[in-house]
Amino acid sequence: MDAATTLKNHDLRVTKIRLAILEALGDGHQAKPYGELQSALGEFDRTTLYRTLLALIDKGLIHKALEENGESYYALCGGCTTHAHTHDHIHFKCNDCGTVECLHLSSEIGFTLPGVAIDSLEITAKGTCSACSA
Amino acid sequence: MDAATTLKNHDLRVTKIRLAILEALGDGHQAKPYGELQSALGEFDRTTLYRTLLALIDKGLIHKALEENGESYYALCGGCTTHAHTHDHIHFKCNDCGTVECLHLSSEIGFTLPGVAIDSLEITAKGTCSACSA
DNA sequence: TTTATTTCTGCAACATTGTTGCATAAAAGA
DNA sequence: TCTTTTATGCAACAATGTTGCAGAAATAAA
Repeated sequence: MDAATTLKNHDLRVTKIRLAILEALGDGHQAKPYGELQSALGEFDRTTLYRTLLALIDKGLIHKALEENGESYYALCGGCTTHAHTHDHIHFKCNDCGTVECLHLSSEIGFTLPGVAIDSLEITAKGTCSACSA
Repeated sequence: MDAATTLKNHDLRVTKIRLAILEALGDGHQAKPYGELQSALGEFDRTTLYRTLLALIDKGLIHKALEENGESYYALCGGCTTHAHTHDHIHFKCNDCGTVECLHLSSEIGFTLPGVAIDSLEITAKGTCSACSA
């Protein structure tokens, strides 16, 4: 499915910056920091970029993968809808090359905490990716 | 052990703002956002606050618990040293009252990811705390 | 207690991320 | 093509976080 159709399916108009963001986020399992997106999308206004990212998050097309050093990382969603983000993956950041990937877990992570009700879980692992350890 | 002694043990001079930060972070299992610290420590310069937080992190007295909406949360460390932060707890944020707590896990969380070497793990759970669900 | 040294603090200036209001431009439907 | 709705760009703003530098405070030594 092409990007334009994806946008329409998620109740979003097809515009230049939206197509450009989807293209910049690439094949989907890698999260890009805001700064990198801004560089890649230099022709667009910064404000528009922010608002577009919010719109794409709102409609379930992308998600904020992590926040680090005051910078947010964004990545494409898998099967999220307009109404609910459901992520069964964790985020892995390589300390060497800095890439952030969305990785699926083979087994579920489940644990309980005394007295609290857990709604959502965010897990960020850091280490060395396969490319950098080779 | 009082705060002044704690500072000395961690190779830090005893100053007003350092004592004030340690006091503001209270009993240690709760993380405070930067904004709250700034309000509580209004008599001190913002720059000094930032630099002091960095110094306390560097010497293993406090840690950055999480980063959310461009704001960092800080909490006292348990048994960290000048040279290594070792945290075996997760961070829990209550969606109702907004408090962030450092909670210890009864059982270890362990999993592997294909091809990558994991060095550290950050887990943030969100939900409803015991006080808010009562 | 006084002095000397080292470190910390406060101020000014700055960079970056992120937000809001408003007029104009572009997209979608008729 | 025309109309309506939504998106974009601009200006202005707020907040977090950083850096350089001079003066102040904390520690160590005399």
